[in-house]
Amino acid sequence: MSDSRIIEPRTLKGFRDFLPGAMRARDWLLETARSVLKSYGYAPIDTPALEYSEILLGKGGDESDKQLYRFEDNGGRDVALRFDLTVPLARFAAQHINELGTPFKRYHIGPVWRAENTQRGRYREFMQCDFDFIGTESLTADTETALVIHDTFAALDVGEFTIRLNNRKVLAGLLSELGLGDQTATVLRSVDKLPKIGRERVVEELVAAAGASSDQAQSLIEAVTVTGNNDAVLAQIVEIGGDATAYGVAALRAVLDGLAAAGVPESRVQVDVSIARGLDYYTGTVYETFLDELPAIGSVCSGGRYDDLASLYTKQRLPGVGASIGIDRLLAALEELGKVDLSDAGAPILLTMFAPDRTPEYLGVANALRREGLAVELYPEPKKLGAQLKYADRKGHTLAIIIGDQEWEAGTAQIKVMATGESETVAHSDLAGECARLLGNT
RNA sequence: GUGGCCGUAGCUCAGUCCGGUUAGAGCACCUGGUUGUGGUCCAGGAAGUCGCGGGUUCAAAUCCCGUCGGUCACCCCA
Repeated sequence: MSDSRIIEPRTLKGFRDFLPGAMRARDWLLETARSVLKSYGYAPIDTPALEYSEILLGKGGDESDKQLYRFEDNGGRDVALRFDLTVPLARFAAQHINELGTPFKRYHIGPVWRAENTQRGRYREFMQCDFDFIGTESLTADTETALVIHDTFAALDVGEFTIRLNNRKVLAGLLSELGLGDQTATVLRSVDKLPKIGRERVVEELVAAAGASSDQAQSLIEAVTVTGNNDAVLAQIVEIGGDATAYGVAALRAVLDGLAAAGVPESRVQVDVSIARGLDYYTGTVYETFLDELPAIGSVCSGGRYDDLASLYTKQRLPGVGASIGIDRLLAALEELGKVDLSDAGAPILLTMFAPDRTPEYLGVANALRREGLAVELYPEPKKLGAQLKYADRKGHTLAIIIGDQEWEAGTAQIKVMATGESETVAHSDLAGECARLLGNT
């Protein structure tokens, strides 16, 4: 093939390659989330990337239909790539809930696809980590959902973060009290923009789009922007919204009490009545999570309670509560905050190769160390020692082991600590123990 | 989907407005100085279809159109 026929290597808009550094960061993030979820008893599941289009269509409104990657497969079936993990869960639950039993809590980590325009931290293929607790209306599940969010972000060491809590019923109560009940969706969409465009423009939008009077709009904004600690906020809501908000307020209070009892610092949880969420299907508690150091990137974990997940696919009623960690958005945030080490960090030990005809023996030494639980990389060819050490340096190996003819004859090995440049010589029988000791110390 | 800005070596960028000798720099990379010891230093080297395609011109990285990719805003959302 001539040079002119080389195909330009490229990836689709919004689709990305993951180099080792980014992949390690993602693995670490997912491992952390997984271990928290397991500690709460969430079970792992997976579903196909591709579903019949009818399963996915019309579930998130017109917008998500437009964002579907949809096509006809080779068998003439109308299929589409999943755009979230919630709709597949609904289908999954309708199909299998009888064998699983309720209540059922599962987590699901996998890629989803949306054919929308890209932006920083927003891609067309991205990873979600969803966890849901279905088949129970108990507020304990709402509380545990918030606890999982809290424990995960605490374990991730992302600096301070705030879980913003609301309850759709509080909003609904306020709206009906103010006579805006029939405009719920429009109103919520405007209210959701509060932090972005400010109260003046939200008021304008409410008047223009939702047909609210200026007074109604002002009262609403006042109600959703009450400040103070959580108790004060709830008290003021009751004052403004009256009985209409009583249930929602009580639910929020129950969740807050549960979180406090579990030892969650109050500074990390904030009732925020302006959190409405884009999706319409939430009916109770709503969660959004922001990194205090990087609020602009948006919510890195969102979710809420829904009355009925799977009514489209089964007659069995399945209420539930769950949330979704935006893995890629979180990774973008962590990278921006300098909290992920993108450098290579593979096996801590590099075994250099020196004497050309001893390859089998090098392989033997490497494997003996691995059997002792040590991660070892064997340099694949007897290149100049300097080059091998340079490689060890660049790849971040902690120790380099050097065994040349002299060492083979003496039955010893030289261990070099890369950070200090110091080295020591030990017998082969002591090699694993000494490496372990040195790694423990560094 | 709509609009603004951007796209030059692996990376960060200069050069583009006012077209004109072999398109530059820093970092990274490779080789040697050091035939068994990395990070520093010195010397040398390799590396660019100027995103891609078309047009204008004697001449295009530079001007025009289209397209792909990135980014920001709207929208929506993780």
